[in-house]
Amino acid sequence: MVGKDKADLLQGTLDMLILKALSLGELHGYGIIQRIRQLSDEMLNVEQGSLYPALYRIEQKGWVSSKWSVHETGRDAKFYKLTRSGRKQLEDQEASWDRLVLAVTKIRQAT
Amino acid sequence: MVGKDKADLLQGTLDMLILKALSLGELHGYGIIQRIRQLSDEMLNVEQGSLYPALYRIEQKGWVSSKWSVHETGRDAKFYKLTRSGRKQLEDQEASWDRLVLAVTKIRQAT
DNA sequence: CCCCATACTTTGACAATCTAGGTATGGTGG
DNA sequence: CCACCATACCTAGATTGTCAAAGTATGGGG
Repeated sequence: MVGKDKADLLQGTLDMLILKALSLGELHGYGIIQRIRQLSDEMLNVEQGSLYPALYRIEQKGWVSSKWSVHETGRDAKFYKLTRSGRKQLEDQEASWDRLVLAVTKIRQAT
Repeated sequence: MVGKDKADLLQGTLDMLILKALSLGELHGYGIIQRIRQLSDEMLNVEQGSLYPALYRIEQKGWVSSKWSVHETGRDAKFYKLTRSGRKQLEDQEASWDRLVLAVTKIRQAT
């Protein structure tokens, strides 16, 4: 990932982004990548090699469920959906993120 | 690290915090931990097992320099100081951090 | 004199991401 | 019609950063 003006993903943020992307509606893997890129104004580009293992991990934890369907383009794709526990997880991760950002902000404000 | 209301450090943030701590003045390892904890209002607690390897890494990269001195408490301690390139690095990492926070914010604002 | 906080180091485990490959298919341009 | 590209998924291996848990040593307070 990355490149000039692209931001590196920090370890631990990907799950939150995936869950958030799915909170906007069911989607397949490849689409999640596109949605994240688009919503971040091209600043974040998730690699496939990062996404698919992450999706597997997240499904194992029960935060998403998946099913194969035919995409509108006529191709098969595996659609992921947030579960109730995934929605809860998203809230938790967002809260953690906020706490971290707050803490870092405090430190950066120090003179 | 962590505990109830403590925030987890995300991989990649520690360097920035160390550099920032040192930008406020020369300090030894143990003191860096305390400074970070204090500045973050106890939200961030860096483990020794995280800090010392990080300091070593950072020194190898030339972002800090170190020298043994006698601390005011009468004990020996290794004092670290930001180098010019470390100061530059701090700026870069802060800019990356800002970009990431911005990108994540955009995504989280999506409806 | 014992313990605690300070101060530094090292080891091994672990988790997440990235690089770099691989497969397959539908649509499009030449 | 066929080559190619974008879509769509998967996996292996390497790398990296952090953490847990240990160890050593010392100054000061009770």
